[in-house]
Amino acid sequence: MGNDEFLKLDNQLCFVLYACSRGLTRTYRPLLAELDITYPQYLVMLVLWEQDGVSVKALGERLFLDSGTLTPLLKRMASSGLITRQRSQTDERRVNIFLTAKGKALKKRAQAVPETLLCRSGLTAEAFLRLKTDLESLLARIRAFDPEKDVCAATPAAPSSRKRS
Amino acid sequence: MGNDEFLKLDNQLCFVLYACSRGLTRTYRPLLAELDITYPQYLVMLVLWEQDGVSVKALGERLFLDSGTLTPLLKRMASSGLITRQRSQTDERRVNIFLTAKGKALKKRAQAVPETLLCRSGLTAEAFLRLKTDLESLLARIRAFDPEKDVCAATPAAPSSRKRS
DNA sequence: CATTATTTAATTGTGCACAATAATTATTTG
DNA sequence: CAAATAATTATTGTGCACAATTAAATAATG
Repeated sequence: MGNDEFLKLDNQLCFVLYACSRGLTRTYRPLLAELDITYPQYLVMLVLWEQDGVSVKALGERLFLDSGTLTPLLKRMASSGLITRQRSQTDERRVNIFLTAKGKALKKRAQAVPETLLCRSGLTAEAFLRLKTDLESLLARIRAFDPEKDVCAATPAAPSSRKRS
Repeated sequence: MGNDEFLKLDNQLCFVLYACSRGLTRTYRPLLAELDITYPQYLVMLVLWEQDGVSVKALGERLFLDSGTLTPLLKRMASSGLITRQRSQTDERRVNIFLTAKGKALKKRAQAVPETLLCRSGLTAEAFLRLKTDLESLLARIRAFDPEKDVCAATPAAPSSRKRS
């Protein structure tokens, strides 16, 4: 087989995933613009609507984001009046995030967003669930990947040089 | 009303997609770092390895990216010696992108990347294909979405007690 | 108790994404 | 042809992502 097949754009799962993710975010954008939030900010609100007062750490673990992303994002959300950032009294390393009245009130206006998105995706309930389940299993696998136990190494013992190009 | 279910993070398809996309990019990162490229730069290389000399416009249509993203990205790739950017002689609006010798040579070193990724994803060939097909169909739908012909109630104009379907 | 190690956020720097606008060239039309 | 229109790339500004580092507070240890 022409090994080149593996290097063709249309054969890349990751590219479809990347394109889909950006495409869906673009579909959200006009809806979220009416709420004056971005998609990552919407994700933060989803977490807070479930559980108010979480720490930056917990938020990061839930959304797979680190403080380099969250700290400035949360500052923007604080300055737009949706949340407050409060240094914990019992552990001064922690910063807990609380919804303001405005942030709580936004939940009502967001109610229609998920259903509108589902409709625009054109997915049936079955297709939605199958895709979500398949992606969850993929996500679990790649997150569990351990370089120490790598069976897939093309080059032996890649010493994880964290240098950025 | 259990409408809250729709606003739970774990029920969001888009979030899994977003997390998967970032997770896969992270899986690519150490491999691509050895080639001194990022994931979006890798995508550009995939296109160029298939068809050298494409315009910025064509590249954007293929990758769903605009000049605001591509222009600086291509400049970085030019300055790292992988490509050249040449203003077209026949149409001076166009800028065509050509691989350098270094850029062409990189293809050989990239051969192992797709298979390593497939291995690390832990997907069988069947699961890979099914997921890719499902995502392609979703991508086609959301890209075809036309606000003019929107059937999905975005604005809560009428309470619309949805009795059927 | 003092020292060391760990945890948690914030900071810094690079590289995308993308909307909005501008600038240049090509095409169409009166 | 001249003027209007369209196509193509570049620029500007905002907002993520994320690696690497720093700083502060807490926990663990001798």
